[in-house]
Amino acid sequence: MYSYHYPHPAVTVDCAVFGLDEARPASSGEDARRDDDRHGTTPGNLTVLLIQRDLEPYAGAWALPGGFVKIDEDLEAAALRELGEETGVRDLYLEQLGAFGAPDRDPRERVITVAYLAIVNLFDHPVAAATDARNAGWFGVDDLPALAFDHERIVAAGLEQLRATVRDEPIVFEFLPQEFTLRQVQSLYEAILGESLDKRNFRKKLHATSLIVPLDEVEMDVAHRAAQLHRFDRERYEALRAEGYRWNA
Amino acid sequence: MYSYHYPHPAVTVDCAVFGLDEARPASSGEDARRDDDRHGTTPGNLTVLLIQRDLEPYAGAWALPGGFVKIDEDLEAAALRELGEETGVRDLYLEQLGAFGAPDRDPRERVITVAYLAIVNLFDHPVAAATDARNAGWFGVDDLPALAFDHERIVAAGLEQLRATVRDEPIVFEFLPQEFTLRQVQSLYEAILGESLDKRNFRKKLHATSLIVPLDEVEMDVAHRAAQLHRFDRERYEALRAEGYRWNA
DNA sequence: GCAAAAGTGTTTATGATACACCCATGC
DNA sequence: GCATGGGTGTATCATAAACACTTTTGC
Repeated sequence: MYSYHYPHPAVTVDCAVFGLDEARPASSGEDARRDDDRHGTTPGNLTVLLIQRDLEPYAGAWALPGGFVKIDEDLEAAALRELGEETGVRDLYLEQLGAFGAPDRDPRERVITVAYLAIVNLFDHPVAAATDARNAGWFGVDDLPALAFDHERIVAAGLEQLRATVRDEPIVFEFLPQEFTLRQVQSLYEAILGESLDKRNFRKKLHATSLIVPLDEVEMDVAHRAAQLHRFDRERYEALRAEGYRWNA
Repeated sequence: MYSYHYPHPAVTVDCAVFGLDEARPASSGEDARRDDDRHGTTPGNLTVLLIQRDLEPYAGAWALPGGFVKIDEDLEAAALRELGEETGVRDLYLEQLGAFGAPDRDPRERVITVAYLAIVNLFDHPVAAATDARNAGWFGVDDLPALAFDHERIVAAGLEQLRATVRDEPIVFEFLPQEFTLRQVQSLYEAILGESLDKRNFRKKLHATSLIVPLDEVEMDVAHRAAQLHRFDRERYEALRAEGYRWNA
């Protein structure tokens, strides 16, 4: 038992992990109705990683991965640890979202949680396997089940921060595999911002940054002209940002 | 005594309260050297509200106002309460900055703090009076003493968020009295952004928002032509933001 | 009358938007 | 040969930036 002169809240971390559910390049058919006036975009869907709780409270409900912070553990380390334990996801982009601490957000005791925004690419981390007994899975952000605690609010805050961050930092590339097509980048922006973008203008802006380098390869196994592959020039980006760089896409 | 099966950290709130130390309009002389090539700006100085600690650890050191969160108290309520108790400042703009929780940031025990960014105008809250025995005072952001704990990092994060927020929200008016001159608004932007702005372009943009209404009054007791007073049209702002408004000044 | 800050428009440059056709590939 | 998405440029519009003189007031 651990005793204190004053009551102490418990502190947890929770991770809103976003990924991109890429429409598989090969399967062109499936439910391809309203294709008439689409501006030529195959949208990927933005998804969130959830786990199914097997303990009370909210046993059986879906929730963000997370858990209690150890007493000598850094907050970010705790977030990474819990995420790894519960979903097997490691090596990802992480950014603090903020603290959520409404007095009644957990029925057991006062629990203050520090939420993190995380981004993975589903290519390096294909459909996360839960190393834990619980179920884990990806859900489209527009199609979430009811969530435990105040996790819906945390997801909403995560989405908002994602949208805000995407406007001045090229974090989108955290979603993508090392080699990607410009089409994928555009679909990703469209999925995050929730609006469709002009293909030519988008590519113009992308190229203007000089952060995207074309490779001598093209995508494969597509039923149409293959797209050029590109990679993100991380070194150049680091160099530019060191001297105060603004992205603004 | 309060006992738990697992160790619990303590949770505090800290407030980075920013104010504007207006160069008093009347006193034109005092140390007016390098006035030659100034673009015609009398800069106000951005300041932070600090209290002097009278208890260990860091007794005698300056620190951000803050303290422990009560077990059933909302985080924001705790921030407001501590701020009122320690500095007498109430009724202000408050926004969460984030959680700071390095394991060794407090020598006593594990303490995770939730930091808030706050803005006051020094006209309605003139040089905060500490209702507590401790000392409280305003310090220029470029001229801070050594701070207790990791409060320097919190101030830095606050400044950064202030700069970021000012770009899309007209929160600057939280710094100003109800009636102000355009000159004051510009000085404030200059103080926050740390760069000098073009007078004509700045006023053009201000007027374009239609959020500033001129009054039939001018400032008084100045040794030169008196400036028109204006007020911020809060109703119009609320109406505009309700339908998705972007400020971007 | 002079010092000190208030007030006021136009021109130029830059970035954002709108827009339509040909090309390569797989079937 | 046709369906599917890949790839490309220009003209227009809107916003940002640069820039200097006259006006009012107190002393």
